[in-house]
Amino acid sequence: MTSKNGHSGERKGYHHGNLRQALINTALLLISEKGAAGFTIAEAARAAGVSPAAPYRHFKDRDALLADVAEQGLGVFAAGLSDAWADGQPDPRAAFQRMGRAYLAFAREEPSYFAAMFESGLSFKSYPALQEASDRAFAVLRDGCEALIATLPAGRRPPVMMMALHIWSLSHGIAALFSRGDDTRRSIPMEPEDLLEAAVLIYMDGLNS
Amino acid sequence: MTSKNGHSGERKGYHHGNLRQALINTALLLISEKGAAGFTIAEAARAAGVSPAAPYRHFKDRDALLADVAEQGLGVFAAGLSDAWADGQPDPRAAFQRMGRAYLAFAREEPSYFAAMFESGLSFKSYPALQEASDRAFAVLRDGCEALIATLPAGRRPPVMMMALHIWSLSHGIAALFSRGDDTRRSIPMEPEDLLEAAVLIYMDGLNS
DNA sequence: TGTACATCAGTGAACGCGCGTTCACTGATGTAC
DNA sequence: TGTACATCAGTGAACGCGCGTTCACTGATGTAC
Repeated sequence: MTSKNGHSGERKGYHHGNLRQALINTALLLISEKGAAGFTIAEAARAAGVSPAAPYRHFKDRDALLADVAEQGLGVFAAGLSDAWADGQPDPRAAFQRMGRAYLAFAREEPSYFAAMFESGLSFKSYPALQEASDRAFAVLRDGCEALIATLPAGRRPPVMMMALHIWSLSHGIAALFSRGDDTRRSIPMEPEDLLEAAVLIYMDGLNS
Repeated sequence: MTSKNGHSGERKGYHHGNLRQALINTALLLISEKGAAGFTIAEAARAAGVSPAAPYRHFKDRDALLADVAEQGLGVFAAGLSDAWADGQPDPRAAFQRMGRAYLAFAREEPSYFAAMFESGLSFKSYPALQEASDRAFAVLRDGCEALIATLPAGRRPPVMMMALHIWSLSHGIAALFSRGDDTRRSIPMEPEDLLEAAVLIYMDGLNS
């Protein structure tokens, strides 16, 4: 688990200093150990070295904490995609491929975030901030598609939204089925990255034909 | 929830008659009401009108029950795909499209099965029967791809495994993100079925170019 | 610079609750003869 | 056809446990003057 701050476990005194983030980090650990289902506020509090009542200063309930984990995960995810895209340098196709790899890398390296974001059963209606964070991540992918489409001959440009949803679905399917970094990954006789790259190449050829 | 047998709730006397299946049906209901996380053996027993100890005659623990739900779901899923494929009649392309729609329909109409199968965190290592059931479902899709590939000109035939994994990933991504029949579905400005069909057409064009 | 005060972010004890699981048991069913 | 017996599939009471949540509280921190 990557540590986002320097004091996950330490206590300085009566006040924790950064309990909110420490609880989120602890939740990630617990999720990676026993799945999103087997995570409780009480255990998170214990692991953070704090009384069972303390988390309620920061989160309304278990789902609210989980939603914050998911929201933060979506932020990390969007940043990862954005870094990989790197403004489309040196050229949109190379950058686009990097972004695809970043999607799969996220599922592999941050399975707890991934589960909280996509498989925890939190609804967008109850947590609108999740919807917004999800939209921001999608926008990165969408912008990449837009730049890539601009390189196509004028008569062969698909609607941006359609292409973005296609690429998202494809990446997400591969990530969720074959690239996730936990025990529920299905094994296949090739690298997920190669599988995705081949699919995108074929898809782009299809647009061009 | 579709009722697979005629006596989900009824009791005939001291012996239930079909408690095993009744518990599975109850689990599906509970999952659809509160997500895969919020399902307990005790509540399933209560809903089935049976003492809390009774389920232990049929299932080792909660995960074993959930694994049976997932396994049965994979069977229903495979049958749905197989029915839609219908031996490739009247022609492979039409049949293949039906199969894609069947994938999305399953996610929409059986969200509890879907969650148990793909998002419950059960590992294939612990439940090898799940792996086998999953393989059987995949084989249906794979056979469809094989028949479709046979209609392509000799020089343009992709490896079956690769194409099957591409189609699976694409279908699964769309199903999981946009077609699932619960609150965690993301809304998009088009029908998931149309999105999938367009993607497959573009992909097939890409193979042919 | 010091002091009073408000606010923040914890404590720790307590509670009710439902879950998982075990136990000796018992009613119902099937079968050998 | 009847009877004895084995087995199956339930009961229901009990237990220990950990969770969620509340409560009055208190130590630490920030700020107005």
